[in-house]
Amino acid sequence: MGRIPPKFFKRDPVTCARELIGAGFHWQGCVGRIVETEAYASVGDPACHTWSRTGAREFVKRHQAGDAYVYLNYGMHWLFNILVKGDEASGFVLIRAVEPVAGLDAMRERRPGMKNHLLGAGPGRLTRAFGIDGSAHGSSFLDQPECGISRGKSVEIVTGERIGISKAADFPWRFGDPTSASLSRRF
DNA sequence: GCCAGGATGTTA
DNA sequence: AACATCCTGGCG
Repeated sequence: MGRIPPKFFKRDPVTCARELIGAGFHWQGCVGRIVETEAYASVGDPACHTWSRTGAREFVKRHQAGDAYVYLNYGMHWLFNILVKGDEASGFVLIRAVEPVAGLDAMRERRPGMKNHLLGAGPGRLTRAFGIDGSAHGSSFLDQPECGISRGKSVEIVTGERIGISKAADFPWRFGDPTSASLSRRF
């Protein structure tokens, strides 16, 4: 299974988000199978940070496709995004859920008592299980030896409305593997 | 099982 | 003041 290069993210956010379902997410010894993502677009998407945050627009300008965009949400959850920067469009893919594949011991150590299938079942949960925080912000993680994304088997992919937002809540830019037990919510 | 409420920090 | 969330406790 090949590694996904930064070039993968030189397209549009919706395509990238959809194609990441089933891929492997690798982070310092932990591996998860991506089962849920969302797309956010730099232009025309009121739910994207670039809509209202100057810092997010700066980030898109200064960073490369495939770099990590990590931020703290609701004062307590780190959310992990990947910068998408194509010629025609740019934005982010939010990794919303993964199924734990390897490094389960390390994950359980960070989440004592949590059921295995829930360790990555949500954008805040997965960063906690994988030990991801703000120090990953801006990193070119695809190029790091211990981190990155690998191609997976193709699976059935369903589409839905993005979760937890108030603006542009009707954009069907949530993607997932409906058979997974590790979704943040049912489709 | 469902729902209400609270924790908590950064942005603008 | 809003926010790309999660957990707990109350109630059935």
